[in-house]
Amino acid sequence: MSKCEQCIVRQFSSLKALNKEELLKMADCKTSYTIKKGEAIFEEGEITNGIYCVKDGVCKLSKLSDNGKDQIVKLVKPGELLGQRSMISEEPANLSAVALEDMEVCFIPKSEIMQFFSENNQFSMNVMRTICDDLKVADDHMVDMAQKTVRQRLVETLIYLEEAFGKNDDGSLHIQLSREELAGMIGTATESCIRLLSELNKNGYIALTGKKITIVDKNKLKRFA
Amino acid sequence: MSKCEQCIVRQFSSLKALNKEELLKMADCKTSYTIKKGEAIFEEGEITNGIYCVKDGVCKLSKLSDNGKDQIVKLVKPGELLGQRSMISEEPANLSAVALEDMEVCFIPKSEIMQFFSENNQFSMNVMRTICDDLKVADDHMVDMAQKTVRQRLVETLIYLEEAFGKNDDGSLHIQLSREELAGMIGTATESCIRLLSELNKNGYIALTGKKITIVDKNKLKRFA
DNA sequence: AACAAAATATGATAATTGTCATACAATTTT
DNA sequence: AAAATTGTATGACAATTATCATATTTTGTT
Repeated sequence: MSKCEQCIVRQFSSLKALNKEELLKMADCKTSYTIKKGEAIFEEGEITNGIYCVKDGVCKLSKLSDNGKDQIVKLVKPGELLGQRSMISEEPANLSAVALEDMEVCFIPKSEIMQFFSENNQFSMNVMRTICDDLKVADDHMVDMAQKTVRQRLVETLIYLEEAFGKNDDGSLHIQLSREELAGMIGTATESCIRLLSELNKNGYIALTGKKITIVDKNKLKRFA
Repeated sequence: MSKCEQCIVRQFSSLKALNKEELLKMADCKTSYTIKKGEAIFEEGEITNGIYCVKDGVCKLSKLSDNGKDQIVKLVKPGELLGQRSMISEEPANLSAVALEDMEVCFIPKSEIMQFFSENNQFSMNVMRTICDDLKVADDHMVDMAQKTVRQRLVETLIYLEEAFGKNDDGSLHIQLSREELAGMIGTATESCIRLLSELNKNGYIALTGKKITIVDKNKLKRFA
């Protein structure tokens, strides 16, 4: 069992407020999991009874809409926590968490977290602040969905993906999303997404090589949207 | 200066966790305001340095999008708090709060709230839970904006307005929204909103009398969407 | 390597939604 | 009360986006 004290990603999450003693306690009760690309960490409606800390790999948080399409609400990176919201609200998960790459995550049971809440005020404030940030992002995202065109959302999503997840050596987006998943982030039909990518490609703002997407000129792309 | 101890709406907010001593302290440092219909409590980008507790009246939280349209993110009722998110994130307000009716609100300075946070764990948990609920609603709302048609969103909004804010004696929606505001909730053009209302009216699902909207058959309306 | 399955791409078309113009009604101001 | 302003309604049209059909390419499997 690896030690939480030595875990690097801890520094990037709300967990950084925990002291040595608390980290030792956490190391004792946590469970580590390996999740293969495409597998779910939890599904919408499941009762999770704790939170997950992402140690490695990226996952999508998505919700199945009535029309049968899966809307991606958020991408979660190493260092971030999963499932805090439902744990605090004492509800089943509102979103499904599915790995976009092979992942390593640690599960920390609810009882443990609740104790940290009551004993470590800084930790509570950190978690609260994270959720507040999520809320702001969600509100903004909602406004974008309601007010922007699909093309604008696509362009902004591509730029976000490059800035948040970086580029490969060849300059292409490091994060691997299928066209269907990209459409699910933007909130559009897969065909519409593909069509708009083609258009951006023909206009020279991006380059498509197989499923790889490269942003050729970020500023032009921004202005074009 | 009125006493917080005797304020009814306190029971409906996170503030219900405060003890008598804390309520007395709060009564001392709070400021009461009367806000006329149409006036702003705070605007997007403003630094608020505290939170507002809505004692009476309803307001809209909205954000101006790049396309010049105002998207309504949430309606806030008596008992709810305003401005917690920006206070906790230590950021300027992300949304504007504008009164839809004459309102009474109380302002509680940040220093006071932060002290409650550090001394009253139940209060912290209450606030956290409220924000978590807001986050869930925001996520779901985002999915709706991305995946549902304008007609579906209009129908669901009308039903929400009836269920959340009730009906007048004549059966019409109690909450008064202009067509433009209703369009701003749904995320559509004002004309589209009006057109769809006309259609629902012609089909007999709703009745329009001046600016008043009456839901004639909620179940049929739901199914029609 | 050959095949099957899945993902990507594109065309044709329909449905949805937005925009602009204009009319009409309600409200406010003078 | 008349005029001006604002809000609501509707038509005509354009733009956007979805859907269905069908290639084409890529990926995975035998």
